Amino acid sequence: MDALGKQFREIFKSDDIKIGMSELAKVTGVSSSQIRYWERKGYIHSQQDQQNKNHHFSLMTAYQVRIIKFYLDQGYTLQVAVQKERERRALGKVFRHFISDRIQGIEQDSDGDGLVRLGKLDDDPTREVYARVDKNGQTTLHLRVVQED
Amino acid sequence: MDALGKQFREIFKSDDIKIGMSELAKVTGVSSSQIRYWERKGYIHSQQDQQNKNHHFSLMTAYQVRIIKFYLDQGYTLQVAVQKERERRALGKVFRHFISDRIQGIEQDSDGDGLVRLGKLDDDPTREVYARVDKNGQTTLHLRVVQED
DNA sequence: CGTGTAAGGAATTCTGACACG
DNA sequence: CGTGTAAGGAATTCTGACACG
Repeated sequence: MDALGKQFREIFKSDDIKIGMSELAKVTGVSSSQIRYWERKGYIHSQQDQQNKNHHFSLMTAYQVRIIKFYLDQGYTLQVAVQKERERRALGKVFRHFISDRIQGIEQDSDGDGLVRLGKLDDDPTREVYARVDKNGQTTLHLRVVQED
Repeated sequence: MDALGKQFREIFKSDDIKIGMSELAKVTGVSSSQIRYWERKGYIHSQQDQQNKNHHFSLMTAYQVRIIKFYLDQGYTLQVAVQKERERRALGKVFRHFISDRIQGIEQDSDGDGLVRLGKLDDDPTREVYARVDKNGQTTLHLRVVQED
C-alpha cells in the first residue's frame, strides 16, 4: 500500500510523459510554426536527441505554452507573455510541493466516502486535517485527533 | 486572475492530452504487444478514429496501465490485476474531486512563501485552512479567520 | 491465457525556404 | 518581430501472422 501511495505522486508528476510537436500544437491551440519559433528563441525547450527526429516536449512545457498563449490572447506581445509566464511559474511550483507533501493518504471510510489526509496542523500537532469527498463529489474539510502510527 | 485559477484545474486535468501506443509503452514499461492484447480484451480503451491509424490513449489510461502493471509485478494474473485496478479507481476519483474542489487559490505572500487556500472548515465556517510552502519546499498546515469576500 | 518478434506498408512528422508585415 | 503555407524526405508507428506455452 505504501508503494501505491508513492505511485500516486509519481502519477501526478508524470514528468516522464512526452508529447510530440503536433500533439503539443493540438492540445495548446498554438500552431506548430509558433512553437518552432518560440523554441528557436529559447522561450521553450524540448528534448531532441538527433537532428530531424521528433521533438519531445514534457507536460510541463505543455502547461507553459498554454499559459503563454493565455497572455498572448490578452493582447501582450510574445516577449511580455513569456516574461509573465516565468513570473507565474512560482505558483506552479508551490502547487506541486503542496501535492507531493500534503497528500498523505487517500482512503475510503466505512460509509464509502473518500478521505484525503493532509497531515497535522502546524500550530496544533495533536490534530490533523482531512478532506471528505462524498458520493456526490462534495468535499468538506475536517479536523480530527491524530491517530497513533 | 479568475481565468487563470480555472486554468490551474484544466492544467491539472489535462484530459485532452493524448499519447500514442509507443509512448504509452515507454512511460508505463508495458510492451506494446501487451497493450494491444489488453485493448483487444477490453481492459483498456483508446480512441482510434480509423483503422490502421494511430491509437490515442488518454493520460488516465496511462495511469491505469501503470497500476495494472504494478499488480502484475506483484504476481497477480492479468485478470485479477485489472480487477484490482478497477476497485482502486475510486481513490483516483476522490483525489480528482479533492483537487478541483479544494484548491481554492494559490498565492504568494509578502515573504515570498506560497499559500494554497483550501477553504473553510465544515465544522467551523469562521476559519479556513491553508498550506504554506516556504522557499525550501517545506509545507505546513494552518488555520486562519476567514476573510470577507 | 498472455506475450514476443520480424516485416512491410501506411500514416505522421519534421525541416528549410519563402511570404507577409 | 512573429506567424502561415506548400513540398518532400525521413523517421515512426501500426497491423496481422506466427511462435511459445
